[in-house]
Amino acid sequence: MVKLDLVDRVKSDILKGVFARGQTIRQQELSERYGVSRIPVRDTLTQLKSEGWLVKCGKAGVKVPKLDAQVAEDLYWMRSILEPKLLGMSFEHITHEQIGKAKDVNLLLDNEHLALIEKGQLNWQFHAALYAPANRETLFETVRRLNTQAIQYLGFQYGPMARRNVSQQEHKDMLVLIENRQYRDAQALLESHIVEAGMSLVDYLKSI
Amino acid sequence: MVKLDLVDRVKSDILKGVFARGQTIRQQELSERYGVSRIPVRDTLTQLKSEGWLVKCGKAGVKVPKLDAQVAEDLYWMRSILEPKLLGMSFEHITHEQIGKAKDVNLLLDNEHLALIEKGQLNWQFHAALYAPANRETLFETVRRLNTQAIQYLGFQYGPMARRNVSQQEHKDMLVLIENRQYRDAQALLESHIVEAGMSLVDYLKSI
DNA sequence: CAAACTTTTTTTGTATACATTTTTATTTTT
DNA sequence: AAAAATAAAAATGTATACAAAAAAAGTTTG
Repeated sequence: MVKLDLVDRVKSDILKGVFARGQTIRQQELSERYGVSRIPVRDTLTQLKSEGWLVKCGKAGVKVPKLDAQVAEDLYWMRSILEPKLLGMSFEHITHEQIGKAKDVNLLLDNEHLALIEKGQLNWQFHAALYAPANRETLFETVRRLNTQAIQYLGFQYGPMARRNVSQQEHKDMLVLIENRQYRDAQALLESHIVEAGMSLVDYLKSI
Repeated sequence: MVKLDLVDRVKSDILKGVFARGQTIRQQELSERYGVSRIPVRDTLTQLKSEGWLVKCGKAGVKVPKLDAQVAEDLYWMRSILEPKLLGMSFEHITHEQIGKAKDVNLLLDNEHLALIEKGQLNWQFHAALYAPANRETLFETVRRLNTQAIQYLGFQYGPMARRNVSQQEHKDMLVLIENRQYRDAQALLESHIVEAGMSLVDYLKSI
């Protein structure tokens, strides 16, 4: 078990519902809960705000944002444009070892006992393994940010929406296409992988 | 004169060359220069790192990143995709007053005596005024981040590249198209506005 | 009773001091 | 002399204490 930093612990607790969505969070509250002073708490809050896991709430204080169909729509639309492009840039450099790395990560996702936050992080690691060979710092960083923010919505996809098995299989199919150098097809699959996940998520959010 | 916060003061000093690109920056150095303790300095550094104005440098310390053609290429490519989309979402809501606001901001850009950081901020305010009516928090925030990061490269555009007048005129043309409800044309102009600024910037960076 | 003002309480922001980590310089060993 | 190990210095990370600002509660006034 790796030692989670404060940022990940707060994210994990948000996903667990320890902090209700819409609730405002006080520095002292986190300070006491995690047994640290307010200084590292403040650093953590700054980071979580910049990643969309918390939002400013008036002049003082932050709150946990409500999950929102429009936010999800924007996140998945941007992902559907940026990630196929990044994957395209990756093709010319990606090695068998790097593909193997993605395969390994995807296998870890079969584990039934993962916490939501771990599923989210593994899911991103899978995509990151495919994008890293492109060596495009800035595009990669933007994509990382979008994926990280989207983890907030994973509760639905692994819960009421049950997209998990579909997603896992699409990952495997994509790896086969990449190994066979069917690049166009891999890009198309990635795009539909994202578009469809986004559409069903948005539909679900609008329905509740 | 508005009171600049620490983040803006550091950005301004980076643009002025007070901190050379590639140089590592120490917390205490900033603490002494700006006359505050290391606590607010740390907050500032966290924010500047998340905005691409500073990058981590080993396990301890941050440095001012070198300006880089590939970073510029990524920033402008993403902008050229995301901003026309966002403008398109804005059309159905934008009012004459909001267009007037953009016009006012663009006029301020005529001032010859602006510091680089101010030009950068005004330039973003112009674009932001056009995008805000769309009311797409998440897409807007990503675009804001890209624009804010791109300000680092403005020194070239107002200096050796002298794209300023072109840019100003394109802004004015775009406002006319929007007022006349020639939405497709406005979108197309915005895209080429960004693509061409990006291309000349990238070419310049590759040439030096 | 509602609106505006004042006081109190809470919360955030910052300085100082200390602990921990990282880096650099020095010494030791082969 | 080069590499490894050790010691010193510097830098970052964090706790405590206090100052400033914001929110909440209470009071006054129309």
